[in-house]
Amino acid sequence: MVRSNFPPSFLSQTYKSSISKQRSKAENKLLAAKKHSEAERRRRMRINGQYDTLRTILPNLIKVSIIIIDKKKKDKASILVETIKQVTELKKKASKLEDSNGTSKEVKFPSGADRLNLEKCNDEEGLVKATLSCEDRPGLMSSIARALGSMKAKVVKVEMVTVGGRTKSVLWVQGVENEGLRMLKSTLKVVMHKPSFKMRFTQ
Amino acid sequence: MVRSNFPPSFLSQTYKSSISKQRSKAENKLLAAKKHSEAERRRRMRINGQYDTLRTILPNLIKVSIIIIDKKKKDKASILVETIKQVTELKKKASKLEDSNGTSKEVKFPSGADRLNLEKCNDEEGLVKATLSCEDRPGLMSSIARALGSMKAKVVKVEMVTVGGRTKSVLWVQGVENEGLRMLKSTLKVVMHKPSFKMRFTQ
DNA sequence: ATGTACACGTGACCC
DNA sequence: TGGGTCACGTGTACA
Repeated sequence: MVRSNFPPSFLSQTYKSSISKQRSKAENKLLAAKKHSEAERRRRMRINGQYDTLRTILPNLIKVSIIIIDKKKKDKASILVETIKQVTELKKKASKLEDSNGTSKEVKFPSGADRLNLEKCNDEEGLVKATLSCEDRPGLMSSIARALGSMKAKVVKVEMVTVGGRTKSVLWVQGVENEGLRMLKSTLKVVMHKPSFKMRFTQ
Repeated sequence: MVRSNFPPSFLSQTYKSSISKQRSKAENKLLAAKKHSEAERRRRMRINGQYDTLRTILPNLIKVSIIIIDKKKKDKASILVETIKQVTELKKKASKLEDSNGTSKEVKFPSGADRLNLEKCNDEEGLVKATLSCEDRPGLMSSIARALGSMKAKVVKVEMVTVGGRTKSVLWVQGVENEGLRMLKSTLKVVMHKPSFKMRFTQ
């Protein structure tokens, strides 16, 4: 360093700092610039990485020729517009499917063990969803229907699936209150296990 | 133009072109640069426009403060990652819903007019899908069940929805052949329109 | 002061 | 050759 040749006392503090500032200004600037450009480069890489995954996720963004698999990367803007299209499409599709089948997506398959479950639907007052899995038999559905008809309950919706000799039924019942709920449950329980010829209700 | 002062023949074609090249080089460069930068600017705007629509489409990308609706635009990279997440999520959701509800997505609402339609399911042999819309009444479900029970038909799956005093039922019936199909149809037709107390089958 | 994010113009590359 | 896209470094603003 050239400056060290001068006696320290010769230079005022302010002058020294001024010199040091002067001296470091150039290299500081350069260093800062380097840091800056590197940071920017990292940012760019981050973004471009996302573009790449987006490319892989979305269909028909990677053009595949017949012979050569040439991953002709598409335009960034095109990627975005394609993405937007896909998102809106999927959203529409999902919501459509979701409300077209209502709660029906939960209706899976009959349980191996006999089950009976009642639960209130929180989205509508006085609506109860009854799920029951049991052995299938001729007239089961009829029995259930008659049992429900004997009560003031009104069946609004029902889904039932039979597979491998067992059935799972899901009934949405309207107009059952606290006492009626217990009654409904016991009634269904009886229906589930008694042979149909024992059920003789009049409607 | 200065060049027009010289007699045309005085300047060789190559020299002329050289001069013109020389002269236009500076301004040509500038003009080209301007064009270039403008084009680049347009490109940037296009991309950013897509980012904006992406922002509006995706939820929770526009932060809303309690008092002020400050549309703090999120980081580009974050937009992309959020988009990617959404896309994958929606895709999973859509496909899951799609194969979970099988044919159930077709079950809409009861028709205003009474309808009865039978059709064979092409995906499984001997499986018939019966769709009927009619006035709702107590015991309708029971009647249908008994009517089907009186035949050799086996109900594999049923979906029913009641709204506004009308019901639509879709029954998947197994084990009905050509003759049985007509019988099934007429039976259901009867069930649809006759009051329940007229149906007195034994199972 | 330090980092982070964006827009800009420019050189390079490819149809 | 020009029109399009990209990566890069830089200037600038905001926290």
